[in-house]
Amino acid sequence: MKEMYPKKGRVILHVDMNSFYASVEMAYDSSLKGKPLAIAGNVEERRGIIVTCSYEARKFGVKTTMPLWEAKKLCPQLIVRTPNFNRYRLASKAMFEILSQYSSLVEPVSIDEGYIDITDSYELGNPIQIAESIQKRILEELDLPCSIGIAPNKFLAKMASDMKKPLGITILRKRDVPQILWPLATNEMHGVGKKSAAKLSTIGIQTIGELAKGNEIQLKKLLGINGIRLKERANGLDERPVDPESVAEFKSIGNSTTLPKDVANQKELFSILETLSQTVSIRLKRENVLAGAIAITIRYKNRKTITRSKKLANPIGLKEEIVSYAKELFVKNWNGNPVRLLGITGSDLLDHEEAVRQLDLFSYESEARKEPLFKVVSLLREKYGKNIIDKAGSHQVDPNHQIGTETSFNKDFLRSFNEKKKE
DNA sequence: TCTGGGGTCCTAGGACCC
DNA sequence: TCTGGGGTCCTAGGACCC
Repeated sequence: MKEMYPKKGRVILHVDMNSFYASVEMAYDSSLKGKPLAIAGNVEERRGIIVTCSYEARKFGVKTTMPLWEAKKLCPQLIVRTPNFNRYRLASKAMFEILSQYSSLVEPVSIDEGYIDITDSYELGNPIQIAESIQKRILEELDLPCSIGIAPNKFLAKMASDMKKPLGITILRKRDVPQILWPLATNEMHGVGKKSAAKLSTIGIQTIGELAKGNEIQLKKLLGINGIRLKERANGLDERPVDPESVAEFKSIGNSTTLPKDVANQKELFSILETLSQTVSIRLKRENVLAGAIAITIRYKNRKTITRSKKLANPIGLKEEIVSYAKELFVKNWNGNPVRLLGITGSDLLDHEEAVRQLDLFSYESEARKEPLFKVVSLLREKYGKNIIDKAGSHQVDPNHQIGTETSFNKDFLRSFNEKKKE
């Protein structure tokens, strides 16, 4: 397996858009340029937080995830806008379109960053020239700044793109790792958060250099398989290929909401579950998938959060189906205390056509053999609602369904993008 | 007066089967 | 009368990232 991927000589770029949402807003409205700008959800609610902010705002100490009221205290003249996800998706699409002109190996990681393998793109120039060209085009054509890391693998490219912002281009060679990466604290590493950094420090590891020389048995005990991986990365090793298909499909689709104030009234909570189910149903349909499992999330006043899930005998997608399982899980597991957040997630996603085929198999071959047909029908109706029979009989999906829900990521685009690549 | 919403991946324990 | 070892599936929770 390993031999399939080149062991050396790869050239990987990591392109990272700088304060993406804020930059897009500035591109749309140039009067915002040079000003402290923040993008925040729930602007009128007390629970709004900063999603992104401009570099001018950062000078005041404003940071991502900071509560809005705190940001305003630090920077009273802060301009606050709500997110326009359609704009961001469009800008993202345009950005990846540009990247795809430099290599067929483009792996989007999120709405605003991606990897490109330019090993075979030498006819377009050397790696620095290619990076400069990409950065220039994104800036001139889209009015958006980005930082680019150049390295022999994904991990180093990611670390490199982070080093100069905004509008930086940074090369990180393997031989530079001891000098550049090793002095940094472990939590500066992609993949090491607060918890892992704290655990590492209990065995005397504070820096990436110390991690690079760490004892593998100790690391494995402390962080599991991830401990071994992190040590490899700390040594500048990372064989993962740039995979254009890696994010083509969702593994789960969910919707959650923090309530404006805590709610202990079951009726009210039920109506929120209705809304969440509706959103999840619409998004499942948009992706043309059904959920084989449903989970709910309940966060209480004290931020204690539980998730409860259930595998389903047959995949579902309709709002009514989702809401009934969600309510069932909710009444079974709610302790009656005030609720701060509610969420519903569909997982074990199955392609719709595939799901229908399996349902056919189930109803005709398995059940029908055992039971008189009329009983099967009523059994299925009882279990899944009266629509189930129609659904099993026809393979219809509404192709005109248009959705404007605000997922942070444009998988539709990625799919068409990848299909185009194959041609 | 605190801490959103969208995800992915990994781990661990229990049930169950052979 | 007490009891191995492996494997898979399901569920819950945690860590991390953008």
